[in-house]
Amino acid sequence: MLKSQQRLRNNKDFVRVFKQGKRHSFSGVLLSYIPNNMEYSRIGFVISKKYSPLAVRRNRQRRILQSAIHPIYPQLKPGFDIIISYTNRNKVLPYKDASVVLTKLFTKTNLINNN
RNA sequence: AAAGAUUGUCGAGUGAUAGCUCUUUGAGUCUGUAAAGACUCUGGAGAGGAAAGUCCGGACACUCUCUCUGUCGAUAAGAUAGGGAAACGGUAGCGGGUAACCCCCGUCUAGAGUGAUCUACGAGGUGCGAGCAGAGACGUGUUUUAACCGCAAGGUAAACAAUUCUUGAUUUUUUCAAGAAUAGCUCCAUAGUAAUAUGGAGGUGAAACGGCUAAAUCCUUACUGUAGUGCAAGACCGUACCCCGCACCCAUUCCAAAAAAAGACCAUAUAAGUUUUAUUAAUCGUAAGACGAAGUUAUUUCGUUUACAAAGUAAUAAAAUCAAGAAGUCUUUGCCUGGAAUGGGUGCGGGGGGAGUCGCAAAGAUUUGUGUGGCAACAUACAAACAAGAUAGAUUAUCACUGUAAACAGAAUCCGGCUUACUGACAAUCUUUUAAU
RNA sequence: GUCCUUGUAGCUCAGUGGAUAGAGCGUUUGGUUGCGGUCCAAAAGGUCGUAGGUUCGACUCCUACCAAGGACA
Repeated sequence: MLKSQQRLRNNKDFVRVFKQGKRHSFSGVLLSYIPNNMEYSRIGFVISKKYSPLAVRRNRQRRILQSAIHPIYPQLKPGFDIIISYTNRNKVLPYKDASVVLTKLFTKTNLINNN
């Protein structure tokens, strides 16, 4: 779990990222991002009710993604608003696959520091 | 010991690594005159029995019909407290519990089971396809078929005028007649708060004293609740930024020669804004192709292009609503510089904006234990216990072990119920059967 | 989160406890025409969302569940 400063916490920001941001997807994980004028990056998670109507499964999937992003976060370039959404219906994405998918996505979009 | 019945409890644990929210016991650093705030380390706490469905009931908050009475007020406007009515509901064998209930407890009646126990129902009226005979038709006899099935013949058409025995009439059944008994009916006694049960008596017993049904669509009665909206209720505050109006100051340009101060009119107007209506526009989205790109090669994803309904959004127009105050005019005082436009700044007023704070988070119809009252639900006394509180939303992720680690499932203002989903285990009480003493 | 609405033929919808559950559009067949449309005539197509219950009798009343949709900042 990231700190509250490092999370997207406002509806306006979500709308801005979805409307104006760039998108990339990989095996059900959709990454949208847009630069912000801040010294750190902020990350939000969206898992829709179409994924599963049960709140427990949605919570668990979100927590897996959050914990997978935690070791990657220090390597990210600062100054971006990022939204990660998962829509694969009723398929649980385990921790190992999630970290692999996320690193792939970040390298593809050049959001990660190569150092 | 086996087979059951009912009720209750629990709803994984341990370790390692990495992390989140709240809190502030302690320590430190920074900002600040101070109050205080921010950060780091440490300590403490952190998801249910159904948190679910949102099906009932309450607390709490705001809004609200008519009428009467009391208090404050001036007799008014209004505020506040209480009673009643209308309308709209709720409950329904009987008795009790509760803040309240479609809830719970006890009990009556009927049925199932050897039994523990389980299941079901519950006031009155109205109503009961039609005709004929008949004292009487929902129901005894008979006809018919409005309705349904069927090609047709024909059949279906809820329940209830009861049951048993003996004798006689006829060869028997059916039917008829006579008699007896039971149920039913009325009254009385006993038990019970009551529903009701038990016992006794009485006449009646082919004439209603009977059946089903409609408060899970009608009417009445009894008891009872004002009603509506739901914490996105509601209260406070209002940052950045934006819009409108007014005053003052500065700059530039133009104009005038009489101005300034106080009060009134101007002003039941009007700006932004809000609400409603109309028009237009673009976006989102949808659909089917075409082209291009990506790619996990899937009936994939993305972009461009073509077409398009409603709602919403934006702009414009109209109507309604809504602040402060200038110029101008008049009156009084009484005598020298002032006014307009554009741009910028400062201040004041009106409005939009959710950055936020509270409601709301440790404490009340609470939970547990013991005593007392009660068959019980529950009440009461004493003692002890009780820090989840987020707001794009914390309460976790990964690995290992524990017999295989597994079910249903995630708090969102808070409580009492009901309903639905569900893994495995344990405990208590009771019943029946078998065996031993 | 709180509060509501709806579910009937392929689509859009009616339906007052007793009808073989209807209407329009669509589909199919036949007729008309040289052919097609229009028109005319007929037919098919329904577990009334699912499961229980009340009732002599349920699309309609009650309860539970399922699905779809809406309002509120």
